[in-house]
Formats: sequence, structure tokens, C-alpha cells
Amino acid sequence: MTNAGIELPVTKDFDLAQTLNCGQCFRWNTQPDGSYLGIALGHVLHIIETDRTVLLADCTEQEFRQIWCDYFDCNFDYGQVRDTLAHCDPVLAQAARFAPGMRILRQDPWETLVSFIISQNNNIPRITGIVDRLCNLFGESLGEFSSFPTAERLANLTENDLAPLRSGFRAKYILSAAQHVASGNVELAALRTMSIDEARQKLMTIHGVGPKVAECALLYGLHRLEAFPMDVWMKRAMATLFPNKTPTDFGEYAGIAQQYIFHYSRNNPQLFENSKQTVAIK
DNA sequence: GCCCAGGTATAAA
DNA sequence: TTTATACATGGG
Repeated sequence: MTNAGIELPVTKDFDLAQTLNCGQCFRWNTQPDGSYLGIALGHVLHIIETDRTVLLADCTEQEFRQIWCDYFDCNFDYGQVRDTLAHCDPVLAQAARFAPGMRILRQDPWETLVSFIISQNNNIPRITGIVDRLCNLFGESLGEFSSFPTAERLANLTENDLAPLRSGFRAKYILSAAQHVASGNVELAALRTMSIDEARQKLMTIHGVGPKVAECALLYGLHRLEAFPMDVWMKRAMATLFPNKTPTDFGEYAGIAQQYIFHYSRNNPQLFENSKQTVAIK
């Protein structure tokens, strides 16, 4: 392997570990040397982070412009958003300081939708395993990785075909998503310009997509930053940290706000240990 | 064995 | 309309 590639400066606004390990993506593997090897948008990439730079190894200028610049949302000023959110609430300010380098990736909508269907009532190591098996079995080989299988490929399969994934009750949900997307009933690209309510309703026509998965697909897959994928766990944290606030109070960056809070709360469980039961938030 | 995992569909109250 | 339970699987 040569040392050629694209070097990005390490700044307070871009931290690889915070971004890739916060649960928004499932196809980046930490290597023994601390670097990341993964695949996104059909491209394999090796990322080596040092004190001063993030090296996208063997990445050409053209590939960076066409793929990774957009994927890592390089042209968006997360520092400014972080400052804006920090002014909303002191606890949110603390949460933002805790993970200042977290970014919302611009992932493939279809892959993201399926990944978060798989994520329901599941844990990250197992989600990763199921996604890996899905790609290896039905995707196309790209060196040491396999691409994420298309909706068209999966739409013709049966639950029995998906048995090797060991995805449990989620297999039929994956097939429903594939059929809706392949048939054009759910047109993912159109969800970018639809109102957030319409887009959420459209996604929920898929069997196995409820409010949480729909919101995750909108935030992580379609970069709708106003989406707020609150789950049971998050509601608990929210109720404790922000008893008088709703997601809309955080405006168009609600999703980013939640990522900060989620990360912060998970790593500081003592902050909400007194709220044992789920509390609904409007 | 028991509990839980960034939920959802379905039945029952 | 709100609340309870099953759902597949595997790690801690």
C-alpha cells in the first residue's frame, strides 16, 4: 500500500471515532492499528487518523470529490451548528462539548433504511453481523468487501432465502422494504424534497417500519437534519435532561442535537439513573 | 437460565 | 385511543 491519498486536517469539528462509532453506520471496521477499513456507496476505503491529519489512503482527488467529500459532509459547518445548539440549553451545550467532532454522514438511503430495519430490538454487534451476511450473500464482490445488495435483488427473495442472515423476525420486514422500493411504491429520492411528515408516512407504509426506523432513515439516509429518531432509551434521557423541551425546540438541527445527547447520555448513565421508566415526550 | 438490545405489529383493554 | 405482549437471535 502506498502512502498516497487525501489528507484532511484533524479539527475539533471532525472526529472519526465519534462519527463512525456513534451507531449511525455499520460497515466500518476498526483495525488493530486503530485505523478504519470500510465500504460506503460502493467504494472501499482505508482511513488512518493521526494526531494532525485524517488520511484517506489510496484515494484520488477525483474519488474524494465524487464520493467522500459528500459522504463525510465536508462542506457543512458543524462547528457553527454546534454553537447554535449550545445556545439552546446548557445540558445540550455540555453534550455537544462531549462529542464535538461527531458528524451526520450522507449515507446511501436504501442501505440505511434496511440497516435500521435490522436495528430494531437489536444490538450493534449483531446488527453489524446481519448486515455483513446480507452483503456477502446477495451483494457484489468488491475486493475484500461486498456491496450492499440492491432492492431489486432482494425483492425477489423469500424469507427462506434470508434464513442464513439469522435476522429473525426482521427478514419479512427486509423483504417488504425491498418490494416497496423496487416497485417504486416508495421512491427514496423523492423523500428528500417531501415534507418531513409526508416522508415519514410514506416510509411507514413498509411493513416493519415504524416511527423510529422511519426517522432514522430520514436523518441518516436522507440527511433530513430536522428528523429526530427518538427511541425508548432516548425518551428516558430526554425526559431527564430536558423536562420542558420538545424535539422541535432544537429546530432544523434536531437530529444532530439528538446525536449529541444520545452519545453523551450513553456515556454518562448516572445522569438519568433516577428515571427508571419510559416517559413519553410529545 | 435470565435480561436486554437505538422497535413494530397485533391483540386486548 | 392507549397499553400489553410476542417476536428471533445472541452477547453479557
